[in-house]
Amino acid sequence: MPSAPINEDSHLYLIDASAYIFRAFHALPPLSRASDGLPVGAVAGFCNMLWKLLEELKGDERPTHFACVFDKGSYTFRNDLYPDYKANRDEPPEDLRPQFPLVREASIAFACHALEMEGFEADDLIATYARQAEAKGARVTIVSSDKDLMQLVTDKITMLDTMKSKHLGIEAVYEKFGVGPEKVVDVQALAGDSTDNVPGAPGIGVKTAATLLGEYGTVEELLAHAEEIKQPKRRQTLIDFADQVRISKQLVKLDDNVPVETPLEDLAVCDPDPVTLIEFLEKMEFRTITRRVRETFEAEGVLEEPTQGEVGFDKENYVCVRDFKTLEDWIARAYDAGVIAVDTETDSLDCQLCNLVGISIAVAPNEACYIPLGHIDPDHTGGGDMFDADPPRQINKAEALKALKPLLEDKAILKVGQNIKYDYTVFARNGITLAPIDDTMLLSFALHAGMHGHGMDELSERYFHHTPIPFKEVAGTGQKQITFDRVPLDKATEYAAEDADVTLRLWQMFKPRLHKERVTTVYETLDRPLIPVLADMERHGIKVDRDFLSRLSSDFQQRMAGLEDAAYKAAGQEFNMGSPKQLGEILFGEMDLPGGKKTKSGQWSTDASQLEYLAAQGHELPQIILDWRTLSKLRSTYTEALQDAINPETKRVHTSYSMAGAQTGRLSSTDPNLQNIPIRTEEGRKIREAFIAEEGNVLISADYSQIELRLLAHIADIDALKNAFKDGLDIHAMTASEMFDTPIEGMDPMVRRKAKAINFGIIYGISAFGLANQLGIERGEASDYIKAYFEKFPGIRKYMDETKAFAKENLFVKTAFGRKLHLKEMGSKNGAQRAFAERQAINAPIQGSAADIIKRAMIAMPEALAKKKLDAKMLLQVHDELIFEVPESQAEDTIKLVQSVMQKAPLPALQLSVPLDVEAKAAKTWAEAH
DNA sequence: GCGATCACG
DNA sequence: GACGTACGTGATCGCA
Repeated sequence: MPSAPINEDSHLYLIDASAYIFRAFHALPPLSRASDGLPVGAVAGFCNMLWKLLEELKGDERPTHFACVFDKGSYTFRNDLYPDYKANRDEPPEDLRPQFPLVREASIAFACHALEMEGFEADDLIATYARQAEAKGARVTIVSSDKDLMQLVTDKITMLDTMKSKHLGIEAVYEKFGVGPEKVVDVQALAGDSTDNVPGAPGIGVKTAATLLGEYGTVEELLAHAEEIKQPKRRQTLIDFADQVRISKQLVKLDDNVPVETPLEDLAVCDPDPVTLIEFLEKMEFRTITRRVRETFEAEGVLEEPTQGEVGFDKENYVCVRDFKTLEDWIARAYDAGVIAVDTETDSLDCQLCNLVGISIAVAPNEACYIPLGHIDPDHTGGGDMFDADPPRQINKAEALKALKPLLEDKAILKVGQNIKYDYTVFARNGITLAPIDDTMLLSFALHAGMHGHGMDELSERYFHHTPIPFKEVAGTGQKQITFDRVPLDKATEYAAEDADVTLRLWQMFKPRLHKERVTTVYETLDRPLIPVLADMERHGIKVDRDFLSRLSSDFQQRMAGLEDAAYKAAGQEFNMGSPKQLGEILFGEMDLPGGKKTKSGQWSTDASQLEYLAAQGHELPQIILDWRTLSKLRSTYTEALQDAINPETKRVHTSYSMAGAQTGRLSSTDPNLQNIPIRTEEGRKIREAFIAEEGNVLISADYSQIELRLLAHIADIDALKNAFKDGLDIHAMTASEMFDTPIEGMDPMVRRKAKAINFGIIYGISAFGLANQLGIERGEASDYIKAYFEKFPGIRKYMDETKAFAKENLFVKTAFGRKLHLKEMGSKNGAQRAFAERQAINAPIQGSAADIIKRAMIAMPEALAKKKLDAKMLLQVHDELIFEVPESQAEDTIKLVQSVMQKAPLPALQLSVPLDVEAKAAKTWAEAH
């Protein structure tokens, strides 16, 4: 959630959304969605209003903070004061009711914060935020024409009636009420309000009220002097209805002190995401506004325009291939095309377990087919009873694969896929080595990292304005979801052939752009060649000792039970130890412990730093919770989950690496994540003992030592650091020695620790706050350290300034091997967003270059091992570490080779001015090898 | 589906 | 002078 400070330069816009909806519903002609008749008139009005407003506000008037405010529930504190408050209101009309949630959806699609709070009207929230902003000197515009809000108007706070395009200030208030904003509530208290059922004093209207207040100032004063009033009728009314007037004043007076949950700063404006917004508008079937919004985004260059001469999608053209003759036709067409898109359909997301269900192939836009191979009851005649089904009328899987294999392995035919590592693995498990290949997901990643996601649906939407059939539309969702082998063939064909079609079109669009964007080398030498390497690692998997994990799990379980008893005793009650909410209430509510800190959602923070603070003061419960949490984490995430991850067929654990997940070009690991296996604590390290080598083999772990700091030394060209690495010095001690002017010999470990934190901080785009947090010191002290560091290493500051300047100018940064990360927020007006982008700009080239280097090592590794006739298999990558499994007799030779390949990985593309050091060790378990 | 928490580099 | 912040990830849990 973006956040920005509020000051004199800020301008907050608050949209009175609930009032708008009612007004739009009655003022605008009814409108219903063409496809299903859902009434959407008020939603359309709301979207139009919001869009027009946002367009008008571009340029100097651009708000810095923006929110839509809604009523929630119908019961507020005013009903306690006066049960008849708003009692005259009818239920909202039938046609309006379904539109409320849609309007909330709309405001989210427009990236507007939607605010609401039980027990308060939208007006109270508006009052609270408006006053808060005003107190900080900001300007406020309330978008509403509701006269009840006029009491808020000041020289800083104005109102905007969008339907009449009128700005309302203090003058308008005088016009309407005959008094200034500060007396509006008094007028309303006397005159009453029939729409809200505020009684007021009978017979007194706005005019009279204004006259009376001109004389007496306030309602209280007036009532106190009611006896003096000359007109007998008016005098009597005021005496008789004094209490009613007092209550009325309370009813109309807005509460500007609501305990709001979202801090004002968090209402910072945020540009709507073009794709999300257009998706919503299309779903609503708002033709005109969708077109207008799209044209604006295209003109601004944030949404891709459709290429000229593009062919529309026509799924009628897709073919279901169910006989061998037709299959041969398609194979011939594929050879003619030279480039084809391929997609496999399976019965599971896990490519190590799944069965091949069908294959789709596209040879040109709209020219695509689906070849069902493993569908149950393809004619959908069995009514769910497989025994009654007709014999499946689909080509025999083995025969089809035999016919396809030459095509799929033909050097002259390029096979394009979206996330093709998945399909590569499926084919590999069916005896086919897919080659040569291209991956549209990775093409998009090389071209657009940081600009948008790289999933097929998103890319199709963004580049073709075409929404592919959602998977859940063919397979259903939740409990009722079916596997793809049960999808009827007509639907399966539409879905699968379309995926191949879209993929081919994406390839046609992206491939020529590589060169223009100067990312050809990144894609061709780092990403594409890594696909088969990773696929092989994933498929090989790593052996895990299930019994060992199971024993560890029971041990943890027993100790957790003990801690639970102790915790209940300390707390004086039973509670759910896994619930931060319950824990917070006990610690800071009932036990009233000190130092309670907020979280974003307003709950007590109970994270480790808070609990450690309390434990240090000698409180018992926090320490118990800390210990319990450690065990609970280890058990649920590791000892239990890892057992479940063992593949029943291979008896090994197969992770899946994502190549387009991390913005910097790092890999990430999922299902299970094997890149975050514990090591930092004694307890957690035990889990690594469960990762073992096959009988007669050992595991080898080889890791780059300090690779990111070495890259910093190289990229920023710092002689002192480079020499330290060349001389094999302890880099943190060396930094400390320079900064604090003390000898390395006999150095206080605390001093070295500080220097180490600073070294890491530099890589992260340092701030005094972050460093202070890390070291548990005052911000001033941290600030002094940073100053001392930059004085000793002025080259680092120069590098940081230059990198930020480059990023600001180009809106991207590059790694040493040319990988780009786009940072569109570098130009953001929002200070916090921009600062974040600046830190990314510092960090990404370093983290990304390290990722490039280990990728190069991984790509070179299989061939280097084969050349030395070593049987080592690369199993895992953990950012700066590679894990291998190798026959015990080859361990020594493998270590030497692996070290050499890793050290030389940057060559010949890049000659680093610092040496790369690789530490490697062989052992029976990962715990010992590391 | 999301926030809080915590595991790793 | 005030503001909000360390960089990059994924899994699990409680809770709405």
